[in-house]
This record gives sequence, structure tokens and C-alpha cells, in this order.
Amino acid sequence: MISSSSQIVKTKLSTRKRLINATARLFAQHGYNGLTMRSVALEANANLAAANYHFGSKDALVLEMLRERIQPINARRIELLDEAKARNGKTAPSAREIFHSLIFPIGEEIARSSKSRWSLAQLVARTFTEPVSFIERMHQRFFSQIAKLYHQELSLAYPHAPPKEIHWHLHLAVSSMLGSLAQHRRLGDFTEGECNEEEVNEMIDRLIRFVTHGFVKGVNASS
Amino acid sequence: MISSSSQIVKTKLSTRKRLINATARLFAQHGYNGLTMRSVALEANANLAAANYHFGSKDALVLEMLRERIQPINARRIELLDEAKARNGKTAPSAREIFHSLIFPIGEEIARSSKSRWSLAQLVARTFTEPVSFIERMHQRFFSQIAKLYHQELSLAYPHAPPKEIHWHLHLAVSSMLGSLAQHRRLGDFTEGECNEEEVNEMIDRLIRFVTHGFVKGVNASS
DNA sequence: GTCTATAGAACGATAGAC
DNA sequence: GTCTATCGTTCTATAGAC
Repeated sequence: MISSSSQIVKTKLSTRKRLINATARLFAQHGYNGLTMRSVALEANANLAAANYHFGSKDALVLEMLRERIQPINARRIELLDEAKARNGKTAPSAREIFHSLIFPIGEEIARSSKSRWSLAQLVARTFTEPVSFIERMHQRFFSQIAKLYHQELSLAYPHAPPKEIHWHLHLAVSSMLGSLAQHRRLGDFTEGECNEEEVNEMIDRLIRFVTHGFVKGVNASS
Repeated sequence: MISSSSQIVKTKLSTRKRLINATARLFAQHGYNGLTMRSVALEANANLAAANYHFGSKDALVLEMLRERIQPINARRIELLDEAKARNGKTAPSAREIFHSLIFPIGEEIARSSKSRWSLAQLVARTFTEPVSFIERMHQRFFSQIAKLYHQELSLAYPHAPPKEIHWHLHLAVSSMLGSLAQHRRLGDFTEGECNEEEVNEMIDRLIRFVTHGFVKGVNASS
């Protein structure tokens, strides 16, 4: 009975929570249109009618799942950014520290979710690929203000760079982050087994360095 | 009757070609699961049964569309890469030239397709996000050999870098390229209108520089 | 080659018993 | 809260007239 406690934890999860978890996995794998209420219910060991009872509709279910996954990550980003600002006193944090605060929380969350480690990476990336209308609104609600915050911070760190260049290269950095998360599951295939996709920290560290270099060299060349 | 010639061109397009074009637009916008045979027929001013007559199934239609769009781009990549090698004689092309040959052909293709300019960018990016099984096979068929080619070329350009680092940073560069293509339509929103998503060449040039910097600084730090 | 009409399956959502 | 059963819709694919 070694695994009794984890079994208890697993079976004690409420139907609602199991439905949310199943929705996250299936949305990450198949996207909004590929996810069906029936597949969610099956994956969660719940009933089709129960899913509609708890959330009312497919739209509302997916929306709530996204809210629960994205908000803690954004909160942690602000936390790390504030720490970096406090650490540097009156001088602005470096681009490296700023991008660390942006990307590192995703690595933490991936490492935390032991089961199907990379589904969060796919989920975050898919949130920016799905064109469904309510997801577009989702971005507006969750990401537009944090994008503004990072632009401000990078403007302070690079006061001589044109604001337009900050915008351009921040956009490139964010796009690279999302692309790398979306593509990470292919790392093994792409490199013919030479690189290991299980090493979360390696991936995150390299990604932070990559976008920092692209950003810094890019904006410095323009100022 | 100013537009008579373009009208002739448009109406002279075969049903088959109109179906392919409609499939490309709708696949880029809605993905595989969001694309329906009915929507394709409607968009192409064709009949639902005609679409099945020409291609046999939805799978076969999408597969053929992807083949027709991807192969010319890959051919142009090889062409530019060969030109760079010829230009440099016995010394290897620079990372900048190598990534230029990888990314520039996409810009050319985007500039060529006057109608709905950015649907190709979304299409290419979506090809790497959709988890549908036949698309995974598609990648194997179209991209695994070209990935090997670029790894070889970069290994020659950076003989002192560990092969694993070449692999890692090439993967980051490709992921950044795909992410930037997928995200480009959001550039205007993301930058609050400051950056213009219509300037294809600007976008492609910045992207080439961005991934080159990320790659070069990354592999140099490791050797 | 292109149409109408439809078969057969899967979907989101709900009614109503427990 | 959870179930069975089902409604109404939409999908892919095909049969058959033209």
C-alpha cells in the first residue's frame, strides 16, 4: 500500500477538479475544436451531463481552465520582476533578469506538474495559436497589461533604444518563448535523440539566454 | 472593365485549385479540426460533393494543400543555401547567411501571395502546432531531412561547438521562427499600433537577425 | 465534373429519474 | 451531484441524376 496516500489524493479530487485537469490535457493536445465534452468526461472518469452541470457549456469549461492555469503564472512573473527591481535598487534590472522573470515561472509550473509534464507548455503555446474568438478576448484580459509592464521595464533598462525597437524585440522574444514551448516536445525527434526533452531547467535556461541575446544585440544595434 | 483580366484569372482557376486555396486559408485560420468540407466548398464557390470528388477525403485534401505550399519553400531554401556555399568557396557560410536561406523564402512567399498576405505565416506555424497524426508524418517527410542539412551546415560554420549545442540552438532558432510567424498577426495589438505588421521585409529581416544573435552567442558561450 | 439528396456518425446540451 | 436517455444540429462521405 505504498501509493495509498497518492491514491487517496487522486480519488479525493472533486469531479470538478478532475474535469478541469482533463480539459487542460485534451485542450493542449487537440485544441479547442478537437476537444469534445464526451472526451473530457471520459478522461476525467465523469459523466457527460456532469460536465455540463458544473460549467454550463464547453466554452465556459475551457475558459475556467485557462483562468486557473494562467493566473498563477502571471502572479509569479510580477513577483520575480519586483524582486529583481528591489535587488537592483535605483538602477534598472538587466534584460537577462527581466526575461528570467517572464520565462522562469513557466519552468517552475512545468516542473511542478509531475503528470504529463509538457502539457502546460503545449497549453500555453496553444492559447496563442487558437483563433477562437473567446481566446482572443482571453489574451486581451490576461496578457495585454503584463505586456505593457514588460515594455515599460525594458524601456527603463534600455533608455537609448527607440520605443519601437523595444516593442519589436519584445514581440520577437515573446514569440520565441511561445514557439519554443510549443515545439519542445519535438526536441528529441528534431535532434535525433541527442537532446533530452525531460530536462526542464536546461530548456528554460537556454531559452532565457537565447531571447536575451536576440533582444540585447537587436536593440543595441538600433540605438 | 478595369479588373477584367484579374477576374478572368480568378474565374479561370480550376475548381481543384480554388478548393486548394480555400483549404489553405481556412486551415490557417481554424486548424484541421475547425476546417469543414462544407466551409471549404463555400469559400471556393464549389460544391461539397465536388470537393470529395477531387480529393476523396478531408485528410487527402489538407495533405495535398500542405504539399503544394511547403515544397516550393523548401526548394528555395536549398537554392539559397547552395548560393551561399558557392559564394564562400572553401570557407563555410556564416550563421547569418545560413539562417537567411532558412527564413527568407517564407518572406518571399508571403510577399508573393497578395491576397490575405499572412495566411501563409499562420499556415506554416500551424503545421507545427496541430497534433493530428498525419501532420506529424508530414513533418517527418518534409522537414526531417532539411533539418539534418542545416545541422550539418552549422556544424561546419562552428567546428568548435559541441554538436549537441548546435542541435539545441538550431531547435531554438527554428522554434523562434515558427513562433514569430504564428504570432505576427498580433504585432499591431501587442505593440499598441506602434509596429506595422504589413511590412513583410522588416519582419523577416529582424527575425533573421534575432535568431542569428541568439544562436551565435549561445554556441560561442559553450565552446 | 458538378449537382441534389441523404445516409450514418458525432457533436453540445438538456430533461428527468435517483 | 450524478446518472440514462434523447433532442436537434452538424459533420464526412456517398449514391445517383444530369
